[in-house]
Amino acid sequence: MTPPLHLSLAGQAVDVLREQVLTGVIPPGSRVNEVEVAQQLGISRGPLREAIRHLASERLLTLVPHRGAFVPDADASDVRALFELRTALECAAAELAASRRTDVDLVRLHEVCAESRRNYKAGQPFPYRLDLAFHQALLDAARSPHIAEQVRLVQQRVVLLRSALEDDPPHQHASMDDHDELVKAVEDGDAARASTVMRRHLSRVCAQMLTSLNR
Amino acid sequence: MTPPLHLSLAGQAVDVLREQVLTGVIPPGSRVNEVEVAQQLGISRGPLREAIRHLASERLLTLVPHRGAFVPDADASDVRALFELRTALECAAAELAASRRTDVDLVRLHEVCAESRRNYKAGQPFPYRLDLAFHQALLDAARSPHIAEQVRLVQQRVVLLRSALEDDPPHQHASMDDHDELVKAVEDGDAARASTVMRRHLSRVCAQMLTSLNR
DNA sequence: AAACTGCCAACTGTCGACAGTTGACACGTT
DNA sequence: AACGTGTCAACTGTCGACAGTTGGCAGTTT
Repeated sequence: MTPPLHLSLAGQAVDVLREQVLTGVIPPGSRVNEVEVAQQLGISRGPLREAIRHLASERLLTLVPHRGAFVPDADASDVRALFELRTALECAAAELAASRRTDVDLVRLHEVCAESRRNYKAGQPFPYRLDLAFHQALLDAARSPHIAEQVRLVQQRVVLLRSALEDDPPHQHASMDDHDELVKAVEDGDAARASTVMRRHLSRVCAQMLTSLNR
Repeated sequence: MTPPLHLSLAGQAVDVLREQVLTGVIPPGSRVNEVEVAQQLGISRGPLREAIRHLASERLLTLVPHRGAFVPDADASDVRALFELRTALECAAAELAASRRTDVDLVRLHEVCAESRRNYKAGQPFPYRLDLAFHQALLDAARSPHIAEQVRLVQQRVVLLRSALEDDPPHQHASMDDHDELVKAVEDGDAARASTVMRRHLSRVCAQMLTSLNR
């Protein structure tokens, strides 16, 4: 059936396009041809346009009048500016988490950290999936929906900039240490320390991304 | 001429609609009828839909599938959650401003504060315009475009919630004192203090909005 | 050969019309 | 009278077509 089965065509197009942009199927710098992609998705240009505008509002696409939508590509100064925003948001989230966390939040946080350690000791690289899970668990503990939403958007943009998923062992080890320390601070209800550790953690991640950009 | 003279029809519609939503021409809780508003603006539903989706991405409208777009109305818990986000962003901006401000930034900040004082002493209420100008000047000094952009969006949502523009003299006086103190901290390059003062300031503003909501 | 001019194809911006869904009202039932 | 059911108008979701703009290419000039 043509009618919205469970989600509007525009909504489905958003999901598909976002996936394709984030995974690099549509590479940075390239352009999104409306008629071509519309045919490809089996929908008309109307819903696709809405999807494109939506992704543009998430900064996953850049709109140029009369030229179309482009996938933005990384730039060192952009990375730094983006991480300023991310730091502001996640440090606040860390503080809130320290003062609002419940026992179930702590269980979840410990769980994610433990899985990361197990994974690492088994010789596996620290998957980005688990990093995301950790930050998500922290956001849940912060109980600030608006901050959580913004962090989600920023993280997406960070993913977009991750040209290559880095698996630098020393960096991963330090990240896991940061996570553990963060959990301790949250567990102790030490908001100031949680914020400080988060800031250091993100600063490390940012630096890592910058070096991987210069290669 | 029908062609985009200087901005697309959708872009113009965004500006007009945003104005109407923020000034209460379209009151909170009401619905935006696509055909009606389209005729009213002299455009077709296509560009208007794009405009509506755009404003929805700014959270100035709420989309309900198959029902349309609604102007969200205030809720005490929403206000608190929104101010958590605003606090996170503006405290970070205050810190950055303290470490990055130039002399011209300081001149501009003093200027705005002085105009507020003059205005106040002349018996005029503290206009929201000047409050915005102050926060804007601070953001300029912070030099973090992404944070500035997010603050702009959050401030818009705050305006949307301002059912009645409050002119409570004690509150206004306290706000101006906060601003002055903030400028001092920024001038001294004291990031920690700038952040603290900003937090206190926003907490005061938030409280003021909450009390004005319960009336 | 370099620069300028005029044309052209490709694409976006916009429109009007059709199809499907939603909420409400009227009617009938218990 | 309260409740459930069927119908309907209003509106959103979607589509295909037209109009206007953009960047590039060919041809010409200096």
